[in-house]
Amino acid sequence: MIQVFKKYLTDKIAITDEEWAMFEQYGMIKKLRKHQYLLQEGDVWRLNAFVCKGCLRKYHVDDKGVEHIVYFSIENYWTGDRESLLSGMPAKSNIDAIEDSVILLYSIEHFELLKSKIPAFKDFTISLLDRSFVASQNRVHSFISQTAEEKYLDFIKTSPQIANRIPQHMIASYLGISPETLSRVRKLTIKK
Amino acid sequence: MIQVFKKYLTDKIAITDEEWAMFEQYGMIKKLRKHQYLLQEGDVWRLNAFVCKGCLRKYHVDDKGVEHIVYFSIENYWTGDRESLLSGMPAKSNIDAIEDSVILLYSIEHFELLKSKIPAFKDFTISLLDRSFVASQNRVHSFISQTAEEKYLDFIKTSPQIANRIPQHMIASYLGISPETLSRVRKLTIKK
DNA sequence: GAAAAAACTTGATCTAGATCAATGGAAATT
DNA sequence: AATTTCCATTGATCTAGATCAAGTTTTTTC
Repeated sequence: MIQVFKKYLTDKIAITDEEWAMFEQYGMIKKLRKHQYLLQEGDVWRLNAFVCKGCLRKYHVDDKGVEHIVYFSIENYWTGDRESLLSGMPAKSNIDAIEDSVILLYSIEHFELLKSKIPAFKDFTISLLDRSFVASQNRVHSFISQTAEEKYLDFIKTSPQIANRIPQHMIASYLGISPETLSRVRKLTIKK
Repeated sequence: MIQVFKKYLTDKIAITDEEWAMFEQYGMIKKLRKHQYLLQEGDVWRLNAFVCKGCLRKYHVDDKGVEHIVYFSIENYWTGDRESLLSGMPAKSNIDAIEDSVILLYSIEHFELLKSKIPAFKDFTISLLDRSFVASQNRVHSFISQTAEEKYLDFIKTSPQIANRIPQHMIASYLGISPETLSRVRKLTIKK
């Protein structure tokens, strides 16, 4: 299963056999059953997690007990709680598996070691962060300026591989609209 | 005016005199009058901009001609259009001065040079990006889960130094609510 | 493969916040 | 100092989307 990560990595940067050996040595494979938690609110997150197989969601629970999904991750995506990682404080979010999944984990210490020993990998993580930041800003912009319908159409257009495998009410939660509204939006847009 | 940047930098990382000389050599000071653009939609952004003095806003204009503010920057903040910088494509956003301002500019080439010659500075920019990403994610979360009132109270609590110097209708735009709603929200919350 | 649990749809009603419109006050601009 | 432009407030009305409530279909589980 770590082969998924090897392919991902070698598609992006040139890696020697010795360097790959380090990734193999430090990586920990974790299997998650559907509904199982990778991270629970209140725990401190100290890892970097690469999804080899499956699908996970990251969500917050508000005062009224409502879940708000902030991120989905499928094969070749990273997940985790950066805020907890950086601050060392307990996470305010939960991450659980939507499907049976296989995750590759690196402790923060091993991950730092890999970055320091392999400059190309360090640069890669920076460019990943750069693109994540731009994506997050675009998402903010979509919330400021788009209607429910626009947000939905945008989502299925830009993330069809995610949209096609998760339950509809989770898409609604991710878009910040009610499941009923999403159902009605879809009925209208299919006809168009 | 570049002294503002020197203080900012030396508060954060240790810098030799020779290193500081490079920052002085490559930095370009630009003065902006109120309402003057730093970046206009359609231009390619190829800089990093540090605000020495004043206040700027970054905003998008939608199909209906409505402005949506996505970011404010005051003294000791950075600004720019990362999406255009990374992609090389024309910017979809505008940045202009809300007050007469003084900006310190580094071309992308000089900025890369500084990062490669001064590892501590490179690490600093990574940590800055890390924190910007977390802030952006928290803003997404606030749009998914908060009411107009909650967003406003949060904003004046976490960014009082910004909230106190910009016109109210710009706060409304930043929060994704109408100026009238913000006026009403304030009337209610002051009484409480 | 039957029963139970989730997930989706549809209708009726409600509401937070938008939009429209008018007024008064504060800042720029001359 | 006068005039114009911009800003904030307030009231009246409207609407996108939420909430509540069934009913139906799909998926899990035993």
